[in-house]
Amino acid sequence: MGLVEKLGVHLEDREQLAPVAARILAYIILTGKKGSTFDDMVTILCASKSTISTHLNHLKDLHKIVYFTKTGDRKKYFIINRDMVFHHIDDMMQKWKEERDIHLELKEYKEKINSIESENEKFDLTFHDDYIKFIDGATSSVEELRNKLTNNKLDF
Amino acid sequence: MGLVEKLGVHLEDREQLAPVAARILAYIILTGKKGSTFDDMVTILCASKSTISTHLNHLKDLHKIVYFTKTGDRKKYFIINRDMVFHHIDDMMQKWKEERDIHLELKEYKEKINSIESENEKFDLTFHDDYIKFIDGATSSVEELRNKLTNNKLDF
DNA sequence: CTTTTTGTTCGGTTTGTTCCGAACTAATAA
DNA sequence: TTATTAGTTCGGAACAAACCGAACAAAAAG
Repeated sequence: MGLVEKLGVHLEDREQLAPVAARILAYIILTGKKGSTFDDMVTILCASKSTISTHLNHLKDLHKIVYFTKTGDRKKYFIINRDMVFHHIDDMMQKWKEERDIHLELKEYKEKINSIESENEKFDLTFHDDYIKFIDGATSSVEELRNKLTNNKLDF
Repeated sequence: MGLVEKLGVHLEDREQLAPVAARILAYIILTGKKGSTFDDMVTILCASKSTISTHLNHLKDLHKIVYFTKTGDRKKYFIINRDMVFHHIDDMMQKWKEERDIHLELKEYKEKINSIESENEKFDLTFHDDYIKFIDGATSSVEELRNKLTNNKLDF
């Protein structure tokens, strides 16, 4: 399926995954509710058992996928974690928070240097102010959206 | 300077740069208006001329840095591109747009499958709807901030 | 108890990235 | 003209990531 490859390439870049890991996730997404098994992926993705095993566990550790089981069936049926959107949003906000902290530290350092530097070589701090303002705005708007999505989710 | 290393590690992850490329950018950021020269970086970052040359050109291609010159001086003085914030925002919006397109394509595919699939194994499309709603909201709020920053910039 | 199913773990190969040194270029200086 | 400055380009070494196969484990089936 070409869509697995296309989505795979996208996920490889977006989620920073190894090629096969990205294809696994793509395949699981496109298989949906009925779930994908270990063997399905070995055959369909043409990868070794060890590769599938490793990446499947990795994706599980990252909370990207979960699995369900069937009584009297030893197979695991992998499906995407429905909270992935929220994890994605939370990761994004965490990164923004880290970036904000770095900018604050840089600004602090530059202010210290500025106090002993000649006038025309002083650091321009508006850069950091702009950036922090941008992050604050982006964070709050995304957080608002997160809440909105949480409420929608409770509805059904 | 420890801050170069700390910022370097951050940029390595954030901007997807090679270790030395990230340190170059960090050093240029922390040097500020007076600019950093090729030789400065070779000595201070303890890297070979070839490495510095390659990464410097790469960073220039990515529009992360620019340089100014001084009359009667062959050296180039590298400083960060003041439009970096805007490039960053634009890249972010571009990525969101791509993601949005992928979700639309997935939704289309799933709708086609749903029309021939048994009731209890139909794809749940709310996932994509939520995601698209999230991206639309995030995009518009970030775009708003971009405009606000543009106006601030014109003020000074 | 042996075989099959459903995986996991380990060692090694392949592939790709990052960096360096040496040789080169183009411009200025002596 | 020769030397120095300020870089670029190329080939390869060193390292890291991704993947595979073979051997192993644990549970169920025969």
